[in-house]
Amino acid sequence: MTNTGRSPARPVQLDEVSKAIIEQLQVDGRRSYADIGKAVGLSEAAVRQRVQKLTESGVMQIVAVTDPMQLGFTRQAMIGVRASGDTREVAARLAEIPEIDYVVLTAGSFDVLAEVVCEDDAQLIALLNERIRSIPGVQSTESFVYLMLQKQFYNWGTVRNRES
Amino acid sequence: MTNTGRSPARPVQLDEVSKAIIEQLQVDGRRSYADIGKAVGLSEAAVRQRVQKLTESGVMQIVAVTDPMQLGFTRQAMIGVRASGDTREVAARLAEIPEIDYVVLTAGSFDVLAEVVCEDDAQLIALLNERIRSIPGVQSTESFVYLMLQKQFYNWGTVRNRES
DNA sequence: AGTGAAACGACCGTAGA
DNA sequence: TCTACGGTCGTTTCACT
Repeated sequence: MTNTGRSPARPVQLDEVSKAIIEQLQVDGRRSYADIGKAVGLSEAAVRQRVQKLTESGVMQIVAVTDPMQLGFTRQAMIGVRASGDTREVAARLAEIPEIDYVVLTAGSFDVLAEVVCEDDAQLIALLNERIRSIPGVQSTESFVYLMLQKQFYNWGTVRNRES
Repeated sequence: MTNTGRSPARPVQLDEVSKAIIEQLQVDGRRSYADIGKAVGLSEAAVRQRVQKLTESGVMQIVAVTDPMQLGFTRQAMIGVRASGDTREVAARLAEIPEIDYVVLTAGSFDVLAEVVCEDDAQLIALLNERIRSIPGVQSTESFVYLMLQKQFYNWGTVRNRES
């Protein structure tokens, strides 16, 4: 459910062809293997094998991503959380909240960072007061409301249902 | 290149079937339209039409996402930036840095938040000193180094080549 | 790890409810 | 906006390099 246990140990070394395949799929995840093959100079079967390995090994995933703005979630913010006790517990509790789509434990003046996606200010305020500050161990929060998204690229963790 | 101009105006209202289709594609972006149709109770052509509309309207995108950890990017951090002058300029400069995959202008005690993905501490330190703090207008930065990612779900902005 | 060929299944356009 | 259907193209399997 959450994304503990991200294994690397030794990083995967990709050749230029695999990188090119990933770049193609970053533009269009449904592009046919045959088309990709033409672009990178490989047969369709070879592309398919590489894509399968990349996805099975967990290096890459092909998924649908949605635009919160277009779906009416007009208020986004990063919440810095200062917590006492086991910060992993606090992070786990934050991860249970559906309006929160990103939770990370950090070293620095915050213990946890969480990104919230809300429909309006009222929802954001209610979320902060009723469901975030009430979590045991949460000492204080600081909000950074998003004004304008400048750049976003997708790495990944758990890419799954966001039951809102 | 960057993601200015994200138009909503009026949010798209999705019915339950379209939501179900998106959920299917969030698990596997290459699932066949026929399979999705069986799961949501629609014909292959109907699913195809809906997916086309969702992608053309920009509500949804099907793309490949990669795991930075498995690719050897073991140091990630959120950088809070305090800036003077036009913070959009600073954000634009930050967005040009390939190791930075996320830039957002915020209201709060930071003017800009940027997420960096690095191979090691040395790269992170060099990045901060040589390329972030040297940007005109940057007054101070504060780093929150990631210890453990707890939850991550994909919304989207620009999903494009990350030339590293 | 790669290619090529044949069988199969998915995708696309169009017609019609 | 949906279903139905046929042509085309992509995918799969397998034998081979």
